[in-house]
Amino acid sequence: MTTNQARRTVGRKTVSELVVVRLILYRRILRDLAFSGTRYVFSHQLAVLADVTPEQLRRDLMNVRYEGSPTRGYEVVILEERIGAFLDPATTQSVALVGVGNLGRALFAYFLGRRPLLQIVAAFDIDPAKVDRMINGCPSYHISEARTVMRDKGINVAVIAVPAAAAQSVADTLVEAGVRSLLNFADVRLRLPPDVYVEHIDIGVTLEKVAFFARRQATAKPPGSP
Amino acid sequence: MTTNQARRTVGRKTVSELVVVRLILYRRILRDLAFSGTRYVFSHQLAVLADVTPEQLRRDLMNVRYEGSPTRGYEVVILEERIGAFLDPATTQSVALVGVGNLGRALFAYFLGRRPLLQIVAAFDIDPAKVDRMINGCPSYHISEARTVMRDKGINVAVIAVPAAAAQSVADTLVEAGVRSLLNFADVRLRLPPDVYVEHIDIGVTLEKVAFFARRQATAKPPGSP
DNA sequence: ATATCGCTGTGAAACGTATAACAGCGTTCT
DNA sequence: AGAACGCTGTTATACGTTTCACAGCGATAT
Repeated sequence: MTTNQARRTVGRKTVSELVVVRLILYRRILRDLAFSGTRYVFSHQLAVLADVTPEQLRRDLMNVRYEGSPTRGYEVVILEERIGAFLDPATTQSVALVGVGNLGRALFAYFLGRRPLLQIVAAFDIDPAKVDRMINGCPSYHISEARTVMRDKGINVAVIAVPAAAAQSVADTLVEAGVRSLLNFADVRLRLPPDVYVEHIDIGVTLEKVAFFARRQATAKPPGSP
Repeated sequence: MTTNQARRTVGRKTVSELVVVRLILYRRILRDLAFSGTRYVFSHQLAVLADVTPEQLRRDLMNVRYEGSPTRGYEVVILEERIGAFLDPATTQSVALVGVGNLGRALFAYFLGRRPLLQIVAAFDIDPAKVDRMINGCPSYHISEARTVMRDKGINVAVIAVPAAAAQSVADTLVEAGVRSLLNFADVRLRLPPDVYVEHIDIGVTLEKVAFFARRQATAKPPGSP
């Protein structure tokens, strides 16, 4: 969970999964800052917005080829652009969404004009009532058509939002259809070939965790935080 | 993200957040196993289902007061019960859900008879059309009534499923109304007093991460995995 | 009855990550 | 002009987590 993580090789160095996640987060914050007209930002300001320490932020930025000024800090739009150069694919990536329930529909919200390089281009389900229609401007198909559609549209990323009982079988189908990377919301740990990247968002477990920590002593924090 | 984590003191020892999460996961798997009639399970079997190494599983179980048999392994129902004794609160915990959009409605699905000790007892929104109704057997209120309802129902855990722009203000309101622990789905890092526990599920970032790792070399795995 | 087997529990080592500490350097102030 | 300041990039240290390795042991087989 902490070790055995996927890594990306850039130059000679390898970058941990946690760094990638934080870079994505920084980039989004920078985008918001740019939108609100901010020109420059210091590491400690950005760190507050991202809820990390300034040292960690600076360390993360070492992976991006851009140096800030000691007096002005980082130039917002340039840093954003630099992180993008590190993170973004050469071309737009197409995503498939499997399972058009409440959760599935909620996920469309995360794509409305947000990430132009990431597009949901196909939805799948088994319910005849939800198949062969348009959902948020995206065509829906029966899961049996997965293989054909994936190939035609060059999809290599998929999101699974189906009941737990169906998730493994759906995942197998997707991988067989050429998907290289999965985001799974079903509360089952998927068993897949090691060259397929899988990320689990286990809402049930997370909620139990939050409930568990509702009764606890204060988080150990460095001295000086009021 | 890895350090500065909340911990629980049991006896004299302190247990990390990651261990808690895995224990929750093990418990759910054990429940499924018990349901399917399995009596005994070995660490390596459970480890496969939870996608961890057997060593880590055994180490995690050291926190629970139960020892397995070298020949039979762990007795499923007893281990489940033992983990429950470690994790579960003395009394049922009440949860509030703020934001009754698609995501909010999807979250109700995670509570249907699943976790009897965790109940959504109130929903909140600002949309007049969604307020003062019953949603999945749960009453909905306007957010302005938060304080009163929280007190009356003894709620100390809340889930935030509102747009990013509203999240911080909603969180402040909730904390002021007595919430000790939050699960936040809005893609903003919340800034709250240190004694409030906050867990972020940032779907946008996670999806970008998955897309990022769609194009990468195989995960570094120990030798011998085919 | 004894030896063998395979699993558990756990101390010790390895690994990865975050924190602390500091050198370097524009800029500003005196 | 010179000194002082505050921020950055980076090296070194501390910390936490996972993996390795093995002693102990009940059950089974010989």
